[in-house]
Amino acid sequence: MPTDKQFERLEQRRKTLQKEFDQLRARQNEASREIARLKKEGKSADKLLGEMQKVAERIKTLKAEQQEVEAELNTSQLFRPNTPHASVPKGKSSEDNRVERVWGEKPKFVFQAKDHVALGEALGILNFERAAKIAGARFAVLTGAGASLERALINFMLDLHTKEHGYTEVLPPFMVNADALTGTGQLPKFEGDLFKTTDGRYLVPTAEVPLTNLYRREILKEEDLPISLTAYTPCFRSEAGSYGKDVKGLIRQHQFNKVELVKFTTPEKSYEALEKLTADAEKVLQKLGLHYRVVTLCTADIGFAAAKTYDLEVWLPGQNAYREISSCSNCEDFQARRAGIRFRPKGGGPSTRPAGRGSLRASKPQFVHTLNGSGLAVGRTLIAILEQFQQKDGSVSVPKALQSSLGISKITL
RNA sequence: GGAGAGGUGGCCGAGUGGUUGAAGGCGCCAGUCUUGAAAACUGGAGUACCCUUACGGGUACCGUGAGUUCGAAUCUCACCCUCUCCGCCA
Repeated sequence: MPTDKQFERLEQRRKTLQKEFDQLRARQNEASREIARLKKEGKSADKLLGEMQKVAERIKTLKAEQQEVEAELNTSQLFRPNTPHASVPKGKSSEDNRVERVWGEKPKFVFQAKDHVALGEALGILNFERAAKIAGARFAVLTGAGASLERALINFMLDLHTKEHGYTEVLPPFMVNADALTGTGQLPKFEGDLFKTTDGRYLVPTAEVPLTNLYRREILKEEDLPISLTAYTPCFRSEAGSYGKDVKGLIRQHQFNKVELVKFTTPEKSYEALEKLTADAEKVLQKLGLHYRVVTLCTADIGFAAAKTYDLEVWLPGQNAYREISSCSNCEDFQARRAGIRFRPKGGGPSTRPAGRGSLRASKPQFVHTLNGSGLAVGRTLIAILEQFQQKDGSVSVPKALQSSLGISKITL
């Protein structure tokens, strides 16, 4: 990967090449007109033609060089991670993440708390062996109340975000092309984390990819911002390199359900929007009555595309630990640059050229800021419900918010 | 899977290898007129990069990429996408 200095040098080289290229093309365009004129007048253009042949050759080599430099510049850009925001704590590991707040309390059990695997298997709503039989490791089968609960959670989250938080529901394709994944930052660096189809497409690792890329190569109107979208999709991850990590249970699967939140804002409003988006995700946990905490990821733990990330960590009694259930990030213009998502500032924005007589010039397009967050990871929400709401007899009480849609108040044998 | 048609500016739509960034229409913006509005008229209006303090100038872009040519929206090839018909299918 090139250093800043190498990058500078490449950029300088690109400019030099373009300067010569542009000059020669100007000369060529001029000569072309001249040749056309001479021919029309019935005069010979042989001399010019001869000269231009050489110019054409030079232009060809220049173009090739230019493309080479641009390709180099381009890839070096694509592998460069986002720069963390000033408020992001510096750190060496997830130990250095900063706890922002805690909601609710750890449930106290007068009995030995079980984990969701024991609970779910005993209740007959979770099965990993049969999943392995039909798909392999890191898959699960939900049955009966387990399947209904998963479905109820999806609906609950979507309803909350659309009806109370103002998001527009989207149902995107579950497969995307390489351009989309490059736009959000999964490609080219993290190809190994993805499932690729035989025709060169990829299964979505998160709805962030199709949602954010909805406006790829578009110039939006400032009046239309902010845009808030939510979508349910399954998410597919190869989990390469996570061998031996979270091998048991629903925590880490090749396929899981998630309701995602995505926002497009102006640069001025994006940090405000991050707080709001995070609060929207938290609201799901609050309504369900699940104890959790919010942490700010430190520089060591933050993702490739994010400038700042809040993780929501739900309490899992079965693991005696807080585990990530949502990750809410402001990517600033990182993804917008890659995906070419811009907006045209209304009125007083900086203009390309001065206003002509009697008419206002449109202001120059700027990159939007993009945000995304889980609202929430459905499978992990199900884990939290099983573990936090387990009863001594092995049954699980259903959160009030889900009782009417699920039609039961308790999951029993 | 088979057969065919097509991809041009915000939209519709013309386009002969040579002032075509691209006719015309619609829409849009500003102005004139009007008490106001409409109509009419006049003017403006794409994106990116490079040079310039600025004024301004240059280059590229007609689905994408390559080729032919002094010169390509226009010719050739490959790919992508859209549409129609047939077959198959939830």
